[in-house]
Amino acid sequence: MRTSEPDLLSVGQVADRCGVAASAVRYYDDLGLIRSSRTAGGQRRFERDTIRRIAFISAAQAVGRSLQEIGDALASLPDRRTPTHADWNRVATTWRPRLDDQIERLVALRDQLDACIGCGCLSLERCAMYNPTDVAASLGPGPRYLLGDRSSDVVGVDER
Amino acid sequence: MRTSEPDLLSVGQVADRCGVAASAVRYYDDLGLIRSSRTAGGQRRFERDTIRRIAFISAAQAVGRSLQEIGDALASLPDRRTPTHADWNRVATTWRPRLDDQIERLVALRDQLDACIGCGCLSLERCAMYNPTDVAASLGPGPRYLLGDRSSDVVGVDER
DNA sequence: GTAGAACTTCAGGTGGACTTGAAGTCAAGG
DNA sequence: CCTTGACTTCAAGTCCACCTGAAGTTCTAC
Repeated sequence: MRTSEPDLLSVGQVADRCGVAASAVRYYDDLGLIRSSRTAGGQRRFERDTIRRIAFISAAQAVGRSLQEIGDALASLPDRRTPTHADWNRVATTWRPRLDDQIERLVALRDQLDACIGCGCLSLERCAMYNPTDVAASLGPGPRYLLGDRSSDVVGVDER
Repeated sequence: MRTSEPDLLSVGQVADRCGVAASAVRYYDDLGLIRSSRTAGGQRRFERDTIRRIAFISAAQAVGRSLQEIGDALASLPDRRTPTHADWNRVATTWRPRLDDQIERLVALRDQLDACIGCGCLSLERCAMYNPTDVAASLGPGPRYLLGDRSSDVVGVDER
C-alpha cells in the first residue's frame, strides 16, 4: 500500500499521479524521456518533477507530437537539477509557434471545407483538400500520410 | 504507359492524381471507403469522383480522424451516382462542429501552456497539463493516450 | 518474520494504416 | 503476336506507443 508521499516516487505512484499506466512510465524511462534512480533492490525511483515532465509528455502527445519530438524538447531541460521556471519557459516558448501553426492550419482547413466542399468546387490548384501536403505536417507524425507533392500532376482538370 | 485520361481510372492513375500510394488506394477500396468496378480481366476501375473522396480521406486523416470515422462520414454519400454539392455539403456540415471543437481545444491548450508552464505553476486542479483528459479527445484516435481521469488523486499538492 | 502488494525484466502481442514481395495476369503499343 | 508496364491477390512485414503475462524479487505494514 502506498501511504505517505516521500521525496522519491515509485513507478506506481508516478503512474497514479499522472494518469498513465505504469508500463508507460517504464517505457518513458527506457526511452530516456524521464530519469530515474534505483533503490538497492533495483526498483526505480523518480524525483517529483518527473510528474511535470510526464504531464508535458501527455499534453504534447495529445496534440500529435511523437515521443521522439517530445524527447528532443525535454532534452533542453537540466538533467541534474529540478527544472526552474526559466527552464520550462524555454520549452514552452519553443513549442508555442508550433501550436500556433497547427491552429492556423486547422482553421484554414475548416474554412476551406466550408468554401470548398461546401460549394463543391474542389478546383485543384486552389483547394486545400486537393493539395494537402502543407496540412499533413500540421499534426506531426501520426499516421503516415504519404502525401507526396504531386502539384505537377495537378493541371486544372474539372473533376465534376 | 498511361496516356489519355478516360472516364474510368486505374489504381495507378488514381494514386498519382491523389498523391497516395497505389497500395493505399487498394486498401481504401478493400475497406469500402471508395468504390470500384472491374474490367473483364479483373482490374479495378474508378469513377473520377473517387479522386475527391480520396482528397477528403487525406485531409481528414491529416487532422487525426481514423479511417473508420472517415468511412462513416463517407457512407452518407450516394453509392450509385456522383455526389452532388448537397451531398458533400452534408458531410462538411457534420464535420464542421468537430473541427471547431478541435480548434477550440488547441487554442485552450496553447493558452494554458502560456499561462501555466510559462509561469511554472502547474497547480494541479487548474492545470490543463495535469488534467489533459479533455484534450486527449481533441485529435481523435491517434496514439492511445491512456489518460484515465484521476482527478480524485489530484489533491492540491505542491509539486515544487 | 511473513503476507501480499508492488515492483523487476523479458518476450511477445495489439491496432491502425499501410508497405513489400512473390507469383502470376492483363492491357496496349509496335 | 509479343513485350513491357501496370495490374491482380495474398501473406507477411513495419512502425509507433505502448500492453500483457510470466516468472521472479523487493518493500512495507503488521
